[in-house]
Amino acid sequence: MAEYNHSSIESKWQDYWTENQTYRVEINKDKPKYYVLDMFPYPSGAGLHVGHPLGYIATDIVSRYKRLKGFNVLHPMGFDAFGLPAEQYAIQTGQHPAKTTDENIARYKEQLTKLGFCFDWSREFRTSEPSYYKWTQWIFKQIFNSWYNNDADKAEHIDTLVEKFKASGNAGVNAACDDDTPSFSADEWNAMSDSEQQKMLLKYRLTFIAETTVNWCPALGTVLSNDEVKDGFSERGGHPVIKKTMPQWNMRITAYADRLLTGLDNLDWPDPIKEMQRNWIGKSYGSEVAFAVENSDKQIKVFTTRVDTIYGVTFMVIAPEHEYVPELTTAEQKEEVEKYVEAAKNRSERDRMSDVKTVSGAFTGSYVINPFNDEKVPIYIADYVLAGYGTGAVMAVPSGDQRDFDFATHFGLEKPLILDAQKVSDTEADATKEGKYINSGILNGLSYEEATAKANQFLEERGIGSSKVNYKIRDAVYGRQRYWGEPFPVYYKDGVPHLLEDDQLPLNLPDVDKFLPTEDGEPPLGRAENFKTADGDPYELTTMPGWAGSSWYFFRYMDPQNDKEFCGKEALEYWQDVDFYMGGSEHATGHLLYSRFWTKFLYDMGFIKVDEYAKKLVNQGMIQGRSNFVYRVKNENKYVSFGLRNDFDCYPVHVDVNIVKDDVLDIEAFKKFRSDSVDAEFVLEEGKFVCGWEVEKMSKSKYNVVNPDELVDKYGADTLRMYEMFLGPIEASKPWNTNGIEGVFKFLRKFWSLFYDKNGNFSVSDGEPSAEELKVLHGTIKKIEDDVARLSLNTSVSNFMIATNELGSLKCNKKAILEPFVVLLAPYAPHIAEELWSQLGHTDTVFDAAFPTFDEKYLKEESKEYPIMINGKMRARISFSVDTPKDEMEKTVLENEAVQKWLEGKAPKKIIIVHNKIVNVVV
RNA sequence: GCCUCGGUGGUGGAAUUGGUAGACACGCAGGACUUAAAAUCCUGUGGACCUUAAAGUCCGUGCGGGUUCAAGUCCCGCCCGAGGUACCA
Repeated sequence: MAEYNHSSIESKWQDYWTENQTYRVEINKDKPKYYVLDMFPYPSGAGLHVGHPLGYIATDIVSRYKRLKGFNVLHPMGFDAFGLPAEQYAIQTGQHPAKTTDENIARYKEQLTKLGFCFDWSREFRTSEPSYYKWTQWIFKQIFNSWYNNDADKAEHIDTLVEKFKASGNAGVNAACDDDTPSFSADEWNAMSDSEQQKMLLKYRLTFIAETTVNWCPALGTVLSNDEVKDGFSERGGHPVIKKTMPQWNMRITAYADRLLTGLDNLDWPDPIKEMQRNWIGKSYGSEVAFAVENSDKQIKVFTTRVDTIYGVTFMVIAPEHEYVPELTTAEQKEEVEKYVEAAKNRSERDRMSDVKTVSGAFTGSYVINPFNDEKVPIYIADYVLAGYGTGAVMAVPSGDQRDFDFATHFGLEKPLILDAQKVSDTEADATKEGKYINSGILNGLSYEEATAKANQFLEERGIGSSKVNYKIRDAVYGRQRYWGEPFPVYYKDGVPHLLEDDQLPLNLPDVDKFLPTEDGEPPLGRAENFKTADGDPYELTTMPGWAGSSWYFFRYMDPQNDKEFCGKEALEYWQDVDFYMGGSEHATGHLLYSRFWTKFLYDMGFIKVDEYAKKLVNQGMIQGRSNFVYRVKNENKYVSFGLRNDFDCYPVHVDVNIVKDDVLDIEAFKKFRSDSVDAEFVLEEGKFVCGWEVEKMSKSKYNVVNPDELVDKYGADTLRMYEMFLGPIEASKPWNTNGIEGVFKFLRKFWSLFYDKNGNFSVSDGEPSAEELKVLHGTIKKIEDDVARLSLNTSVSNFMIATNELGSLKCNKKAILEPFVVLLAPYAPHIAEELWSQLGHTDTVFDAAFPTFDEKYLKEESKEYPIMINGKMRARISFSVDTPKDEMEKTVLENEAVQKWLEGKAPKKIIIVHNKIVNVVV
């Protein structure tokens, strides 16, 4: 086998790995563990395109490298199999989503195998299998049976809360709970009926049913979480979304807001991701102030970050959904207010967003009293105030806030200044904190810090407010009106939710005749026959959201077949957490936040040992498509090359990128691609037909999809793997371009030919390597180690190329050099490495070898050439032996002819010698 | 608007703590081998000058300033692009 034949080598070793279970991993306490995880894919119908494997290639290299370095590496793969696309497809075709999902998974696995990844497939699972979702349901049960104790700052079993209620009611309980929770004594608690107690506990449980304003997507017939909505449209399918109030299962993620925020500080995650999570959690410091309603015993609480501006308040705005709206509305204003509330309700999110410029609102007719100066303040409703944030009410300070300013202008309200440094124009408010307060009663003459402190003190003394911390993050809506998800382990008795017993799990997803809602608007599970407990109590009909199964899957890989626990103690003890997690940044405020939440919960309840599950996270960039265009002359069967397109009246047409090479069109292939162009005329430039190009999303309709299978057939998986790494930094998004792949292919052939003589015979000598050869080897080991540590896998490909060229010109065929090189290359190009390893006479796999160790002594230089800079410009080069003392170096530099020429007789001010690098003479 | 990241040859990209900018690869040009092609190998390739040649000079990392012996890298002010987020009080 003289020629590098990638297809036979690759299929041979892929079969070998499968047969010998080379990548199967077990707990081994003699070795340190290393857990490398990819975000598991949702298997879509389109299969993998060339962008998908990018992250898998990087983790594969890291896994193989760590294994060679002596780690026991866990590198699993599975499938996030519940979700909307399969269900939408099922609705259209009537095919069961389980079937489509199975087919898609089979195709994914085939493609992944062809790329030679070292996944331990024995640990594979799908979130849609009952043996997996049994434990998703079990975790749900634990969350249901818990409350958040703010004093202990952790979740606790609900029984501990019941004990407190029995003993002393909820007065001394500092818990995360619903805002409308009433206070009750022990006697009142004990007097409640069972169902009343259960309803009260729902206000405390970490998962609970509550009347919730949700994102409702009519086209999909389901609610969506905030992170599933983009710009007022559903992320899946792009359908419009409106706000709707309905009873919903929720997860009390808000209880964990502060820990999710502070936990970020100790994570080795990309800064943009941490920043996105911080913004999403949105902690802000401010004050809560209660304003008494005039002629009423009601109070309206507002949250403000600028309590110092309270004397500038000229009106109050509450959300149209605010619970006091009906009673605050006076008879004269009733019609206007009701009209406004109705209009606000029916506005889609999209309308609301595109319409932020228009000021709208309605006066309720009522007033509150500003507690600082006892002035009457009119109450308005307006949809720029959100019911879900803060208290759903704001105190408006028009001189200091642009929205309040615009509102005041529209309704002709006063805009008093509150700071002497404030510069308010006819159209612009000024939110400055500079200067001293004016028109501000007790705050006059103070600075911002002083005024804020004094205002808070004033509030606390009178018991009408205090400083307060607020979060933007909302509780996560957990129910979906869909079929293809985990059923809740919940049934209802007298309208109160109850849990199934552990031995009744899993509650299997029942069959239905159609995957659509029932005629009376129930979710699809309402169609299932006899979907009830043995006692005839109905089960919950909604299913869990897409993120349920993905919020804990990283623990399941540690012990995937366990049917007694979600993960065994020994496995948790050994594998602990993920050492290296790779995936897309689009999950920043979805999966990556929810899974941290569940991890913290499981930690609180003592099920796991870690309260963060992934120490290090890396985001691979997106591979975009690079579309090619030909230019067709209007009303003629004539195409014009790119450079001449402006000489004609023509328009661009997408052309399949697979028939274009280096932007030059294969005209014969094009005639086949567009059958109407067989007789077309082609206007060439310099004998070639050049195509235009643009970066777009990779999609079939744009003819820019590059399928990895074809590239694997042509160049082999090893070439494709290395080329994808060579393309650029792993974190960078970039358009796919197949142009440079030949360079990598050429490199692998050159590497291969180092092992063969002119006649094509395998020829590796036992000779002693020369100093030069050793230097190449050890220099490369050093660079590769460094590249992997920095995850700079693109430069490591370059470093392999350089080393191979150097060994080629040294005509090196020494086993002592080439054998370690095979091991070095193995993580990147595993198939060729295995083949050469076996040809070198080994009977084991190359991944049982040890990574070569780098020895400094081979890199030691006798002398080193220093660039001599004069005032920062390179003027000469002088070689010094490495142990030359500095004063001697200075002397030699000054005596140097070239240096003297540049000094022009002037004496240097000083000479800077940077060790092993550079000499700069300052004149 | 706000937050984050980025802007380097014809192209993808190197340059790890401020220390010879453009590694490596693609493309292009020229050459060797060949009847020819493929494959392979060699040479050149940021720009402008200068020279018969050897060599040498100046400019150059989005723009304008600054710090420094020395800036792609640090600081200030802009411009452009990508991603996130948005009546969040």
